[in-house]
Amino acid sequence: MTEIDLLREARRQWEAHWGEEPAPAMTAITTLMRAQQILMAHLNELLLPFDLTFARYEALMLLYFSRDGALPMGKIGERLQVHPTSVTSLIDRLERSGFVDRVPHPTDRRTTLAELTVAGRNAAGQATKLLNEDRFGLSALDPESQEELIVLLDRIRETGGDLVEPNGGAA
Amino acid sequence: MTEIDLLREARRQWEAHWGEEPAPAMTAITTLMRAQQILMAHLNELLLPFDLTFARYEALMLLYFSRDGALPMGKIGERLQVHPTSVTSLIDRLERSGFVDRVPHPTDRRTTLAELTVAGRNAAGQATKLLNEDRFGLSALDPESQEELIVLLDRIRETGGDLVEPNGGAA
DNA sequence: CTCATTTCAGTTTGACTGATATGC
DNA sequence: CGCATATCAGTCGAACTGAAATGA
Repeated sequence: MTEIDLLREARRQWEAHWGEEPAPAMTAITTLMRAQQILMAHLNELLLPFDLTFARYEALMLLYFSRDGALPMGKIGERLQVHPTSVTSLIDRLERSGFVDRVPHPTDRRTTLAELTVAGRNAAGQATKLLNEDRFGLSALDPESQEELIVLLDRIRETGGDLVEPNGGAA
Repeated sequence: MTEIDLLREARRQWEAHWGEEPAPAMTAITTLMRAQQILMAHLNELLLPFDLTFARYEALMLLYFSRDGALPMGKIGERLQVHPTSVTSLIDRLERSGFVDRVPHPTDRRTTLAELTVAGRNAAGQATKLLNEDRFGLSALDPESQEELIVLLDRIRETGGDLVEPNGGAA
């Protein structure tokens, strides 16, 4: 019973009240917010049976891809670009699910490692299989469109200093 | 001192461990999340001097565009697609800033209207002027690219049932 | 000593559930 | 009566700040 597209409706309001100029940008922003929200909700729903959220899934896969299935807390924060205290609660939660253990670093006694358990490795594999079957919620976009989307979004990321210059950035 | 693009790095990991298939989708997702995060942070920073967040700015503009500068709480929730209790706290916050008043509905005594104050109307205008000068944080994208982005993101929104069929949807 | 690493305590914000008061 | 509207109380997760404990 969705009657009309609320974002198109809003765009018409912007054009009527503020002219053509800001409407595309404002529409792009609200569309981006909404798409992110829908996609995130979809992925979280898929991951629910595994007792995972997408954020925890990302951390799990980071460990999954690491050489020893273990990484220092700080390293996880760097890679995922999240605050140290967020890593603590993220790993707390994964530990509670039995997917990781905290183990001391062999040489540096300051740092603690988050180490994948067998259950964690299994969950990572099964969750990825499920997400892949669902094409990660992006079945509406063929791979080529996904690449186009990445290119466009990368330009926004550039604004935030997330990217080096494509050609010869400051090393 | 950003050394490399962490998302490209992650993509290589996906390709190395899971093959070509999931990598574009997973990259598109993380790029979407990150772009949203950067954009939101940027806009919130711009709006900080006005004691606004982007969410509150959206609500403010909704009232700004309405005929009488006033809307029922429920209507605001519908348009913004947020939960009723979120509207309560959103309007609480705008009221605290002096940008809206709660006034009783003239005929339906169940509903309360959020009504723009003079200060609210001024803030809406000035904030929009500022955002517009900043091209809403999207100066990295020309208007044409913004339209392309909207088209791609709309396909994701479709998945969430956010859109009617472009051609003759169920009326 | 400084600096790095992690955790803790507490704040803020958003999105939710369930219950409630009020009035159509 | 059933239903709509808004609010309240409480939960949960994420993201932060400031401070602390430990150790390189």
